[in-house]
Amino acid sequence: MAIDTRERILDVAERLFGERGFQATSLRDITAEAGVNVASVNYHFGSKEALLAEVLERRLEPINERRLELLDAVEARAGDGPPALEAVIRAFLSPPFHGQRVWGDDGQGFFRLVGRIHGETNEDFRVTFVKQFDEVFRRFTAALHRALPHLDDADMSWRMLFMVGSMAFTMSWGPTLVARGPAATRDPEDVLESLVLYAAAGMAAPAGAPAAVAAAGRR
Amino acid sequence: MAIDTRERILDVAERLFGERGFQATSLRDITAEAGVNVASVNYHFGSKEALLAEVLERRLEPINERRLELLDAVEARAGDGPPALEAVIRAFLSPPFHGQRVWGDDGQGFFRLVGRIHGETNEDFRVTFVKQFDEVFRRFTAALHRALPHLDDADMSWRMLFMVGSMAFTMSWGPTLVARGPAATRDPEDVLESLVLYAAAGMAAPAGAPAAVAAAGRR
DNA sequence: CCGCTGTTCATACGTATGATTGAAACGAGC
DNA sequence: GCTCGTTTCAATCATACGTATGAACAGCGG
Repeated sequence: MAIDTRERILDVAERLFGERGFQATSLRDITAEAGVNVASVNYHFGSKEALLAEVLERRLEPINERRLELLDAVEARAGDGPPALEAVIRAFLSPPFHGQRVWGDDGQGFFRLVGRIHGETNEDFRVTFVKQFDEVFRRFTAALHRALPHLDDADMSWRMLFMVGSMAFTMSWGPTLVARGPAATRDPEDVLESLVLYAAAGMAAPAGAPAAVAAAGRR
Repeated sequence: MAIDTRERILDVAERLFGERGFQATSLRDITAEAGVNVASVNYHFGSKEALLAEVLERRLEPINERRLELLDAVEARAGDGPPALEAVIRAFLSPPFHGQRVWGDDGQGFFRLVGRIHGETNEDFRVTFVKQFDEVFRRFTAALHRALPHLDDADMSWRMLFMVGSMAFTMSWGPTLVARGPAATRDPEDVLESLVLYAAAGMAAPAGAPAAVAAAGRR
């Protein structure tokens, strides 16, 4: 019956992990919904954790690849000068948003999962998970340093954490926010642009002791 | 033996929930470490979920109370004019950071838990959880609207989500970041200030289609 | 010293979990 | 149409979980 059991499992797992979380989703939930046998998960993936790793990698790899491509382009365009801040940030933030059709509804399994993943799983898993981002973080840190020479290492680390936090949280709670009222409904592209704007402004904020920050942007 | 079983359970639960997550922590883990009987959780709290609710409420209530106090002060100072953006944001972000001694080490149980909570637990719980913030969100949304009249409702909703995301993510991953290298080590107060600066700049970013954002802030 | 009340205890219950097994079904290549 | 490696299946395993139960215990007013 199954066209491809492996793929079916991955698809359902992605959605259920995203909807209910990793721990709260049993292999039986997944296999039942996928119409396959319980044993097939362990046959194809080895363990539940390995399944999660595969679910993540399947999406994350092309995303991180795309991030680096976009960053390459931005840096090439910049030549020897500092790259454009907003462009660098967009290169980082936009890939996960693509392929994302509409907020609310379904189809956002992976989207929510990424938001969740930071909170679940044990420390060991987090370590392996972070490894996937090593190169991406290195490259983007360097690029941001060139774009924002007034930030020291500590500032940069924290601000990148802030940025990733906004992104992850948006992925996780965006659907909930959208569902709560039509006031916030937006096209994913708009949300992305909003996030890019926000992050760029935050990144570019003056460093060190908070003096008066410009009260409000105009326009 | 127990000085106060209830309190001991709450303390241990807070730490373990924060370290391992809610689902991954069994009542037996908690009661064993607290040196009490398994049954005492159900006796004192009724269920595991109710225990989590109590753990959260114990810290959240004073935090949200403090947020409103601080906001009152900021608004009083502003009189009829718009409140100072940075002050409003600090009123929102600072309370959870207080009582937080140092990054890394332990003692950050609740801190990490708050970061995690958004990913775990089922939808029902999330609803009850969000309820605790109703008034806080209403008040702060209104204040931010006055401080940033150029933002419409949708922009404001998303940007607040971004801000909360940075905060939650910082709580959850801050300790990990600090542990990874001394480069980012910082006093919690410094991290808070950094976050306030970042959020204020992001909030104040121009609305709508992203034109060129100021390339870099000066020091 | 009783009996009451609030608490703690050891222990058990029923269920659900991730994993494993060994046999059956499948399918491409000869 | 037989063969053999791959995949699927029902059934089973040991374990861990949240919760429930009823007995023991401690403190205390009477």
